[in-house]
Amino acid sequence: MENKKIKLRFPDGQEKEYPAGITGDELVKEIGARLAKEAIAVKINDQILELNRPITEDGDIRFLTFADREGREVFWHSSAHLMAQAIKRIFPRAKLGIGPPIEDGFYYDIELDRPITPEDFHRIEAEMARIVEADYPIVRKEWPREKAIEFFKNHHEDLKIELINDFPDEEVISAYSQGEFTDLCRGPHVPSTGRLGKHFKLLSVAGAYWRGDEKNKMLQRIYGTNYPKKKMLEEHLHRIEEAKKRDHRKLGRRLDLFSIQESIGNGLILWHPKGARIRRVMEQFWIEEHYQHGYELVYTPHVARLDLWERSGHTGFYRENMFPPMKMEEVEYQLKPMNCPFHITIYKNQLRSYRDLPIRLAEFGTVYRYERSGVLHGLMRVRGFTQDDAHIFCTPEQLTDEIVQVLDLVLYILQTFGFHEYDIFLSTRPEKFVGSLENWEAATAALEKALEVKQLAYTVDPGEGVFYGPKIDIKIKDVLGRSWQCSTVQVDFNLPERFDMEYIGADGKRHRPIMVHRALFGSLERFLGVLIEHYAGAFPVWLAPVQVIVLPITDRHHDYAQEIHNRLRGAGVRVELDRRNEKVGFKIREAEVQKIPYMLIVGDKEMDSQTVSVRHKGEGDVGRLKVEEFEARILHEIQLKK
RNA sequence: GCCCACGUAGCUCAGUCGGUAGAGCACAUCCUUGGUAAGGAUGAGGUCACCGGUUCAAAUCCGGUCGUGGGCUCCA
Repeated sequence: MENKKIKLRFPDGQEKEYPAGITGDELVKEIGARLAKEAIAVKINDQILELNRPITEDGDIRFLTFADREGREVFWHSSAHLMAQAIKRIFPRAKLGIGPPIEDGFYYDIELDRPITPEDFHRIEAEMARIVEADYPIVRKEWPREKAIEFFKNHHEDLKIELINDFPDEEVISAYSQGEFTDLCRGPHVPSTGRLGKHFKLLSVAGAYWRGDEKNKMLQRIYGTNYPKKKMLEEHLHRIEEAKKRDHRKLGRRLDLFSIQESIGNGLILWHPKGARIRRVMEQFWIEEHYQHGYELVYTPHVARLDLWERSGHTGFYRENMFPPMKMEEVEYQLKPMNCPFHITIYKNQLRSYRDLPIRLAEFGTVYRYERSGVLHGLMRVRGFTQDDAHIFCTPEQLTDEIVQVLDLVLYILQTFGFHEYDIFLSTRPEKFVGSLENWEAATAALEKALEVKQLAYTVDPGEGVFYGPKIDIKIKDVLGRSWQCSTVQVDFNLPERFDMEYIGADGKRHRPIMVHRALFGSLERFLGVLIEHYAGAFPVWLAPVQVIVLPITDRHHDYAQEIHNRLRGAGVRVELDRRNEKVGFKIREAEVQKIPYMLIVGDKEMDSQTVSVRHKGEGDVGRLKVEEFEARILHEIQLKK
């Protein structure tokens, strides 16, 4: 073994020979001090190893740092252990669940007879700092199952034993020790606790079901994060602050866009005039585009007889999401959770020919769904919301092309609203499904084909489709890089079947159409919520609820200000006039706080020259313009949807 | 629904050990007519979320209900 050599290939293509059993640490030190300092783990072929583990095989080698996603995962995973060790020191009774890395940090689930509160965080953090200071080596152990079980039994780690018992027989059981602390873990980890540095912070504590199952007991999940550099931690905390500042619930109140009130009911939205303005602009734009793209708009009621929902299958598979039915004159009615049965019924109202297809029916359909109280969240998750819903009924041959057209429309609309980055998912057949395998395959192929035609990169989400068909979900990314599920395109061959939908084909025979459900905004409530956070409430001119505010300097300028106001309003601009008895500085401040894009200041000079002094939000004074010049300028911006 | 925390004026928040409430902003009235992010004075505004309990006495302690927040599960 000692004389054996291994051949390693580095990312730059260089190959070198080393004695077998050399550790990552030894190797990286040869490469350079800087990389040695930053290295977190080493990746050989597809396996990630600790830096102190001997390397025994040939292959591609790469050192992982915090810049690599996998490197961060190791770093945060070790940080979770660090926190667990500190918690065990302070609360020896605590039992450990699992503690994985997540998107930007880590958590650990623990069972403890006393709630952990944010006040405990400082104590835990201080203990973590001591453990880092001690720089314990992190040592991997591989144990036979019995030994592992015995060890965790002795340490009263019942949850760990439960995990071990569920491991497949052939699984190698490994544990990692640092100082007095040992945790069941697959690894890998950083070589010692000192490598984790001191730029960590515990962020929050929340309940979480053991193994994610609500039938199990609830554990306490403590979230934290850790960065190799102080500046990175600060940036992360700053991002959290920034997100708080953009919170649509706060901005919604401050800008008087909407409210949710106890007296109305939770999860139900009141759109105030300014929020309604934005929503109306969205709707008008959407309606125009849909007529342009061959859709027909319809209106359908908010309730329907329960029978309809029985036929559609909703009372079976969707009941737990529906409001309870109500009875009137011996007939039961149901508040609608979806719009599809109505659109189908319109389709079925006459015999359709293949020549009529595709038929595209669209509607702002307001639906009501029962959501458990704990999941409600501002505009993002509500009980009554309006979908920009449409159903396309087409022949199998038309399917791909219809989906391509939907994708075109989705991307165009999202881009218009300022979203240029997306994550696209193709969700395939779930375990519980209806319909034939051929149908599923054909539908999935049509979705794939459409994505190929559009050259869109996507991720397959296996088994995440709806029970009636596969779907494409488009998640938009906002300015802070957070992603939001809005648009969805779903193929459905279940409902056409259930409703016995037909069209007469060229062969004179009856055929079954395919149905596509699609929503671009998804829900107007959620989309507007995302929009508020994306723009931090400072909407572009075309969307701003108030586009212009006229600010007269004294009373004697009121008539002139009124004239400008009337003129702009006549031209279709959303304009307000601030006639209050306040200094102009005060009025400007208020307009800035309200995030109004344009302020027109009018005093003697403007009155004499028939001009306005234009101040743009954020930019400050941009000089004087003739009234007609300003009007042309803002109308142009609105037209360009800027 | 579950775990934890929270609920005081329209908004943001003080309120110590249990002794029936306070600020700033907003609002109203008056003064001020001021040129690019807060002029001044005065005033009004509260069943301390709701229901019950303990107590001579509850915003404060206890229980329940409703709501909100952070999560879990689920989702547009």
